[in-house]
Formats: sequence, C-alpha cells, structure tokens
Amino acid sequence: MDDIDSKIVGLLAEDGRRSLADIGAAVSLSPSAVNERIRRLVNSGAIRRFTVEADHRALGFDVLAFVWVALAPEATEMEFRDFMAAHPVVTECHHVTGGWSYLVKIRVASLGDIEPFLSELKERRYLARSETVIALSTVTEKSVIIPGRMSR
Amino acid sequence: MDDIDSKIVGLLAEDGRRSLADIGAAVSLSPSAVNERIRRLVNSGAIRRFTVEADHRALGFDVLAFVWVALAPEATEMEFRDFMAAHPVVTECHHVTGGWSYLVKIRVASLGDIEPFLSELKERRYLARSETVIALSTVTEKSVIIPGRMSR
DNA sequence: GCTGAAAACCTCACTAA
DNA sequence: TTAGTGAGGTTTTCAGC
Repeated sequence: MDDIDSKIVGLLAEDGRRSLADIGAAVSLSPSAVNERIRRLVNSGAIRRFTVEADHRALGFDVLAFVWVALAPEATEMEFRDFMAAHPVVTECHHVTGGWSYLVKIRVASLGDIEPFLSELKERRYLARSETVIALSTVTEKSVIIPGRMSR
Repeated sequence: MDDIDSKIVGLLAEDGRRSLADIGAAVSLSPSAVNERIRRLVNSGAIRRFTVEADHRALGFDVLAFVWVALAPEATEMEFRDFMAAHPVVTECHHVTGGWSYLVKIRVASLGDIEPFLSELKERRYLARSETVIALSTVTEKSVIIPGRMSR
C-alpha cells in the first residue's frame, strides 16, 4: 500500500467509473498496471467493493436517526450484533466507549418507523435503556476519506 | 422513481460495476434502457456518484470517533457548517435534536489526532462544550440501504 | 424502450526490466 | 515482482425506430 495505491483509491472514491487509462494518466502508469493494482487492492480488502452513493431521500428514506443503546445484562452480545448486521434499517452499528454500549444509525421512511424498531429491540430483550437522536439536516456525509489532503 | 429504478440502485449499491446487460436481465430491460435509467438517476441526484467502499484501516485511518458538539452562542452556524464540510477528518456532520447541536463523525490515524481536531474547533470559538465517543469496533457499516428488503 | 453498429474499455497472455 | 504492449472480447454509447 504505497502512495500510488492510495491515490488510486482516492480517485476511485471520487468516481468509481474512472477508466484505467484516466487513472493511469493521473498516476503515471499504464492501464494494465493500474488494473493489477486495483485487483490487489480489492483482494487485500483495502477496497471492499464498488458501489454507488445514493440520495436516501430520493429512495424514500426521509428520516435519519441515531440510537444509543445500553445492552441488557442478559443479552447475548453476539446475537445482538448479528441482528444489527442483518437488520434492513440499520446502516451502521458501532461498539463505543462511554455510558452507552452501542451507537446505531438507522434510516427509515418516516418518524413513525422508529418506534417499531425500538420495540423489536425491546421484545428481544436487548435493551437496558436507549436514547434516540433525530438528524434534522446533514451538513456532510462522505463514505470515504479522500487521501492526499490529510495532514499539512 | 419506480420499483425498477430502486432495484437498479440496489443492484449498483451491491456492485457498482455490474454491466448494463446483467442489470437488464435482473429487471427485464434492455441494456440501453438500463443505461438511460441510470443516466436519469444520476442527473436527478438519486445516485450521487459511483464510488468505492474502502477499508479505512488499510488506508491508515485506524480510529473512528463521534464528537458531540454544542455550538457556542457566538458561533456563526454557516461558518461552522462550511468548516465541517471542508475538514478532511470529518466524514459526517449532522444537525441533531436533543441536548447537543451537532453530531460529528471523524476518522483519524491515531487517538492522538483527536485532540488537535478539538483544539481547532475551540480556537475558532465554535465550541460551547463537546463530548467525544470512540468506536471500539464496528458491527456493520453500509453506505446505502439496499432497497427491496424493507417492509414486509 | 428496443435494436444494432461503432467506439471505448477491460482483460489477458506475453515480454521486459 | 511489477510494469508495458497489443490483440481479442466485452461493455457502453448512440442513432434510428
């Protein structure tokens, strides 16, 4: 993973459809050399996948919320994690420091869809307590840090 | 934005490199019809961009943290938002309900890089108070909800 | 939205360093 | 091991319907 690799990742993060020739021109390599590097980046897991960044509003998910979860003492941590990973409204779930166990990011169609989600957690006895924070607006949201502008 | 469109977005979210022929087979459309729909989805903003999902660890960003921010009364909201949107370590910033004004998600190389970030905010007099939560591990993190598995 | 042809692009075997 | 070259196949693009 050298400078050229992270530049390639940065370029692909900006536009995942850039041609190998374009990228090659940017990093002074032939298309096939770039191809080989991308293959390695994907194989090593540095690039997880090619995807699209969608506007969730346009897809009908108007509400973004964060749910702080304190796991119930009797809950099985692994079961909870599996449930989170598989749940369709959960876009992120992190084990965190501080007063709460997990921070869960969810996207739902409307405010009314939050309560059923919490009820699900309660019914499964995952919840000791929870707190929900609604995002009123989003200032920025990028899935990838574009390398090359980090430190100065 | 019909069912076919959201299915296309879902397929592209899974694999942004799927061919038009593949997608066409999945939604019973010709490649060129799929192409036209994708063009419209990009133009309308429903698809923001094609990109890659990267492993931040592999890129040298080992630390993920969430910073709760209560904006100082004298801070200019717009200036703060511009600053967040442009800051290289900030991957997300949301205006939220509850006791805090903003939730900021940052990715840095090491724990030691968090303090300089907070100092920056302090020096610019954005901060009334703040609280930082470190992510110990990530259970799931998908940038896009894959449509078609939502309600039942 | 479909068809078909042309252009652009990716892939891969081979070669060189 | 890593990169360049070129041929062949695939994919995207676009005009006409």
